[in-house]
Parts: sequence; C-alpha cells; structure tokens
Amino acid sequence: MAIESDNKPGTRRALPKEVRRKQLIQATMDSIAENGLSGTTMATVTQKAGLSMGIANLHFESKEKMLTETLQYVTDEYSNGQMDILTSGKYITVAEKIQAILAFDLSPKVLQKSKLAVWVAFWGEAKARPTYQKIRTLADIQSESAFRELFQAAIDEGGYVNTDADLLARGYTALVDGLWLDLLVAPKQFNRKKAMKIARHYLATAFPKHIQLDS
Amino acid sequence: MAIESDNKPGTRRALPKEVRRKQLIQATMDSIAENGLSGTTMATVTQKAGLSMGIANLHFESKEKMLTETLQYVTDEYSNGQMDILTSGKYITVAEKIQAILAFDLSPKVLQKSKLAVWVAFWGEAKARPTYQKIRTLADIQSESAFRELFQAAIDEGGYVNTDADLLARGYTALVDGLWLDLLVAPKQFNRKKAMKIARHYLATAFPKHIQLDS
Amino acid sequence: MAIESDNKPGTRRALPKEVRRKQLIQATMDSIAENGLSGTTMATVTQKAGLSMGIANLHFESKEKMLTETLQYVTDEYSNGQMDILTSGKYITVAEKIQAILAFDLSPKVLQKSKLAVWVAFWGEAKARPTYQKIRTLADIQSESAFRELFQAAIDEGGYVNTDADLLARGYTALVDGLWLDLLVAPKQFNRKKAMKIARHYLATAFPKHIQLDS
Amino acid sequence: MAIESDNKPGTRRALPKEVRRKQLIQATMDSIAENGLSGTTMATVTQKAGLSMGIANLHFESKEKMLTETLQYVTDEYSNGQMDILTSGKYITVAEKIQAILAFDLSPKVLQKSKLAVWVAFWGEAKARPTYQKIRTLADIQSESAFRELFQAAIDEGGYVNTDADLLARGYTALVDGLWLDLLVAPKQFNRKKAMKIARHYLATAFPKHIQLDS
DNA sequence: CATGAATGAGTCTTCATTCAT
DNA sequence: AATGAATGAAGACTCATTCAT
Repeated sequence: MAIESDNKPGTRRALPKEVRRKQLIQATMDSIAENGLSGTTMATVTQKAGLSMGIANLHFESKEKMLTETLQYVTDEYSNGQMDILTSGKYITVAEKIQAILAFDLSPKVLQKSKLAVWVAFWGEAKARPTYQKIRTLADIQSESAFRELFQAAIDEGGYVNTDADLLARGYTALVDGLWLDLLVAPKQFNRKKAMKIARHYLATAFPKHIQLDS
Repeated sequence: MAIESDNKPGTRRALPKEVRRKQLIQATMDSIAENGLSGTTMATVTQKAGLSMGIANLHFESKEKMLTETLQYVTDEYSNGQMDILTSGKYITVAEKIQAILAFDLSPKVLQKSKLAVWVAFWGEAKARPTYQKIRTLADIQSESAFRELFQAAIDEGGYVNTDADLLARGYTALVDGLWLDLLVAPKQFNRKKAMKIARHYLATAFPKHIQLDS
Repeated sequence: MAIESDNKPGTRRALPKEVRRKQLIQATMDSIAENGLSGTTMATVTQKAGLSMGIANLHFESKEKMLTETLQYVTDEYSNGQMDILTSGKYITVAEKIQAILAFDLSPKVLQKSKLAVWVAFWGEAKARPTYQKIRTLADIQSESAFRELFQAAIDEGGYVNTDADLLARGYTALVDGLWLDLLVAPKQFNRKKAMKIARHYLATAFPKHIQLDS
Repeated sequence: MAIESDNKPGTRRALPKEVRRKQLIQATMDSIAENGLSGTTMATVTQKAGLSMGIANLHFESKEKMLTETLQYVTDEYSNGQMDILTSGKYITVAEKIQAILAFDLSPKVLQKSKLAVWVAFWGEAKARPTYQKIRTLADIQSESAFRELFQAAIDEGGYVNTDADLLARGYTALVDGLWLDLLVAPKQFNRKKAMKIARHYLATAFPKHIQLDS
C-alpha cells in the first residue's frame, strides 16, 4: 500500500525539497481518500510516502500547513487546467472551449479518487477553517467569472434567449460538483460515462448550437 | 452561544430519553456546522446542548454512535419528507409531485446550514467509514429508484423522446447535491432563490409539459 | 518516591480544584529539585503527584503555565513571609525586624531543597523567558525597596556613618541568594548553621547596635 | 546574529579541531545566554556558530558532552584565572592577592553575560546531573581551600580576632555568586560598579588593614 | 439520571543523532 | 572535514471514556 517510489526501505536518500514536498502532498491526498480527513494523521501520511514520521514537519511547518498546501495544490492544478483551456489559445472557438472544459472537468485525471476525496473533505471543513475557505473562494470566483464570460459569449453567438449566463455558470458548477460527489460516494452504481452524458446533456440543452447531445 | 432550550441552569431535570437524544443530535449538527466534523468533540456538542460532558456517553454508546445517529437522523428526515411527497397521497399528479420534490429539496428546512453541514461532513468521510456509507447508500438507492419511477412516469405522460429517466434522476440528484454544497460553502454570492431557478430550469427543460420556467 | 497523599492507586477521587493545583505545584517543585528544569516533564510531575498524565493539562493550560504558576507560588510564599515580618506588627523594633528577616531567609521552610531548586532553575532561564523575568522582577523590586527602608531606619537609629542603605540591601540580597545557591549545590560541605553565621556576621558588621554576633 | 568569525559563507575550510571546538563552545555559551539551557538545541548552537547542524556531533560525541565541555571550559578559565593570581608570583603580598582576586571576580571578562548565564544554567541542573556536579565541586573545593589559606594568612598578618577564615571564604564565595546572579538576572537596576563596592566593603570589613573602602 | 474530575491512549511536534553526498 | 536531509524516540497536548458523587 505504501508508495516508496525510489526510496528503498532502510535507505536514506536526500531528495530535492520540491520533490519531497510533492511526494508528501500526494501521500496526503491518498490518505484522505483512504482514511478521510479525520482519519488522516502524520503517521498515515508519512507511512504512505514510505518515509519516517518526522519528515512531514521538516518540509511543512505543521500538519495544518501540510493539509492547506495539499488543498492549494489540488486547487491550483484544477484552476490551471481550466485557465489553460480558456486562455492558452489551444482552443479557439467558444464551442471548442466549452467542450474542452467539459472533457477536462470529467477527465480521468480530475476524477481521480484521491483528488475528489480532497475536494469533499475540505468542503466539509471549509466553514470552520477560514484558510480552507479562502483558498476555495479565490479559485471559485476566478473560475465562475471565467465561465460566465464563456457562457455569455456562447449566448451572444447562439442568440439563445431566456438564458442567463450567471445562472448557467452556477448551475454547471453545481452539477459538476454534484457529479464529483456522487462519483466519489457512490461509485458502484455510477461512472464517468454516465456523468459525462448528464453534464453534456446539461450544456447541450443550454447551448444546442455549440454542443450536440450524441458524440 | 449554548443552547439550553428548556434546560434552566441549575435545574437538573431528568428528561425523557428521546428528548435528550434529540437535543444532543441537534447539538451535534450545530457543532458540525460551526466547527466541522474534525473540530467536533464531545465537549463542543455537550456544551452546545448546555449539558455536562458525561451525558453524551450516557445516551449514546460512544461518540461514533452519536455521529452515526446524527447522520441517520438527518437522512431519515430527508427520506421521510421525500417519501411523504411521493406516497402519502397529498400530491396526486406527476407534475404536482415533481414540483413538490423541487420545493422540498430547496426548502428552508432542508437548506438549514446545520443540516447541509452534516451532509457534506459525512460525504467526506463516507469512503473511510463503512457505517456512514451504508446509511447514505440505503437512502440513496431508495431515493433514486423513486425518482426514476417518477421521472419515467413524466416521460411516459409527456411523450418526451431522447430522454433517459435514470440519467435524469442521477442528474437531478447531482445538481441538488451540488447546489447544497455551493449554498453551504459560498453563501455570500449565492442564495436559495438562485438555486431554485437553476433546479427548476433543469426540470423544466426535461419536462416542459410538467414544469414551467416562470412561476 | 511518588507522593500519593490520600490518593490510593487505582482510586479516582475528585478533589477540589485548588487542592489539585497545589498538589501539582508541589510535585513540580519536587521534580525540578530531583530532575532539574530540563529533566522535568509532564510525566515526572504527574508521577510524583501519583496522578495520571492528563491531569496537568486539565488544571493548568499547558506545561509552561504550570511552571510559571510554580514560580509564582514560591515567589509569593516568600514575598508574603517577608511582608508579614515587615508590616504585620508582629515585630516592632527595627532590630527585631532585621533579626526576623534573617531568621526567615534561612529558615528550614525557606531552605527546602525543592524551593531552592526552583529559584535557581528559573534564574537560569529568566533571561530567555520574559514571563519568568517579570514574576521575579516584581517581587525583587518590592523586596529590595522594603529592605532599603528597613536598613535606612537602622542607619538612622544607629547613627552609622559611611553606610549606604541601598548597597547594604543589595549586598544582603546577593549574599542570601549566594548562600541559597551554595546550600543547594554543595550541601555536603555546607549547612544552614554556617550560612546563618555568615549572614548574621554580615548584618552585625553593618548594624552592630542592632544585631550581635553571638546569640 | 550568527557569528561566522573567519568562516566566510560558502567557504568550507576545514579548521584545526581545537579551533572548531572552541568556536562551538563559544556558540554554546551564547545560546545559553540567549535561549536558556532548555532553549539551547544543537540547531541554536550551530546556527550561532554559522555552521551546519551536523558539525556539533562531529566534534563532540553528543550534545551532553558539548554542554559538559562548555561548563568545563568556563570553569577552567575561571579557576586558572584565580590560580594564576594566587600562585604565579605576579602578586606577592596577601593584600595584593586579595585585591587581585576581587578585581578578577568582578572583571568585565568574568562578568560577560554569556559566562554568567552558563554558571547559573548549570547550577540549576547540578543536582540532577552528576557530571555537572562533579565539575563544579572539583573547582569549588580547590577554590575555597585556596581562599581559606589566603584569608587565614590575612588573619594571621592582621591579627584579626573573632574571625574565621572558613566562614569568610564561604561568605565571600556566596556573596560573589549572589552578585553574579543579580547582575545576570536584574541588570537594569544593578551594575558592576555597585557590585564592586559591595564586595569590596565585605572584604574591607573583614580585613581592614589589607583592603580599604575607598579606592 | 446527571455531573465533571480523572484517566490514558493516540497525535502532533521537537530535536539529538545519523549518514549519503 | 563538512553538510543538511532524514530518522525516530521522547515529550506535550487532546479528548473519548469512565465513574465516584
């Protein structure tokens, strides 16, 4: 179960700081997925990383910092993926962008159990911990305003009436959040393919000229 | 801050078992909303209830049991509300039932912060704790199969084509879960009214003959 | 070695808060005397008190607070003893007061190993810990100004010339501090009787009309 | 803050063993003065020396050894200073020797904060650590017997009556210890000059023919 | 029933020591 | 000889649980 990467047991290899940090963040994600946030201890994390207990406090100041950086990492990775689609120039048309966002939001990389687990774990604690709240809020605001713009562009292009970009953006976000949740919590009866159909249907209904149902 | 309800300080009245249990469950919900699940201790709960530390173990076998029963309570309350709508006979037509479900899912009672907090908190721990998983799964299966039937009835009545009751049921569930989440986590920029519009729009699109956009 | 007072092992008797606090402060003093400040852990203290580990954090917020209160306790006890002599009216004349101070400063109660150990332990840490410094400074200022007054009164009464009350007060304080130190650190070759002779000689030299050498 | 002396950063020059040892002992003294004994870690010491963490264990077997050698160093330096005065022949008469001892005991070199801090820190731990006790005891016995002899010579020369060389030696030692303590702990209201007056007064009273009050 | 002081196992954190580079 | 990342034992602190009152 423990990931030891290139770290042979008994061997004590010094690795660059950034490598160790990422290794520990990955282990934190894995532990949250397996044990929940409340079941995640310094021991579960370092054990998963195949390292000694003390190392976490060597690279992060405290458990709290380690958790915060883990949330930050997942959040940044997701935000960067979104922003890349919207601003990098890889996707030109509005339709391409919406499709790419959809594909990204339900891509295997984003749907990794360990990442979904991190989202949900921190959502549950957000109210009680201002730091978590802040990290999420920053990303959410950025993401939703980008969506609103994108959807507004689609509305303008398509001449869709009776459609509100803000509500669509929030609705899409909520739907994706909900799909992630269900994929995490009830994976037996549910899967990526079904989730994709549902999300695509939602967008296809809103932007029929941009997104088609069957693909 | 502490809720002492009918418990005057100094008055050590022995209350019926069920009343104490419910008082403690309510306090548990409140504590989860305020402190998160990981910040919820026997002390935070009993303090919120205005009672002494030892009482929780007197009425529940353990903290774990108390948390489990809290989840069970919230789950049952929600399930009962749904089942009541679908089977009690208060609502006759399919359209009425769908509307009632929608109104219920986003009713102030269901949207109470303390209840949403409980949902999200336990979702995050579900993978790690079979007991939570079980409680949720039971309710979900029941709920989704009821939805599927209801939506199938609507599809049959409306002659909607290209529509899959299963996907719609899952989509609606995901959307509502996502809306709850967003209402809990980002309440400043979001509110019940907007959530209602989004959900109604989702159903109106699926079942235009049953649900209208503007109401 | 462990002091269990009326606390039979295995028995769990709840005692008034103040009693437990004092019991723990006494145990802290004993542990400092036996293990030094750096060798004093929550475990050594609670073990000496015959209690469980957790109790120290129940009655004091932290180890730091417990240590601070221990220093405060010893300081207060000493200050009160001094002030009692100088202001209670039990001793009327200047000579009586000086004699009483001398007897008190080298009384068996003050010379208890555990108390001397506390003095010296905290002196060593005073520079690094503002809290310790503050406790000590407050008591010292009070004590020295009282001494200065007393010695000035003696000088006035005795018509001693070439004598500076301030220097005498500081000198006496330093001498007593040094005697305590030597009694603690080198008790084999040194004892209370010799210390008393030395201190008495110091005062007799300064105030020959008030204090006689042989008594 | 870190003392790097002749150690330019980036320059990893291997220095003679003894130089490194002394550098580390100095850093240990400085750290004890700044952080107290309990706040002194291998990290605080090596950082003060501007060296890497591992070096202390390279030059000393352990932290304990390093502390012991630091105490030994300060003790030896002091003892050597005293013995030099008493036996080197630089000072011939008894009066000269007593004066020199006095000047030395309160010389700026001896009164360095870092050295006083070391004395007091180890005094506090002496009871608990036989090694410290042993180092101190050896020096004390030597020192006090030398003082006794010196003071006895003064008594013989001066024909002082009612005077006990042993008590005077112990009294003088205690007074100096106490003055050091007060200079360390309460430096704001106290200084070398006052301390000198007090100590000189003590000796002048005992040996009026050898030491005069005003100088 | 109810209380809350007491217990002690479990966690986070620190830090002396080791060792590959 | 020197470095500093890594280790893991030891210590402070938390908190579910117990139980005398």
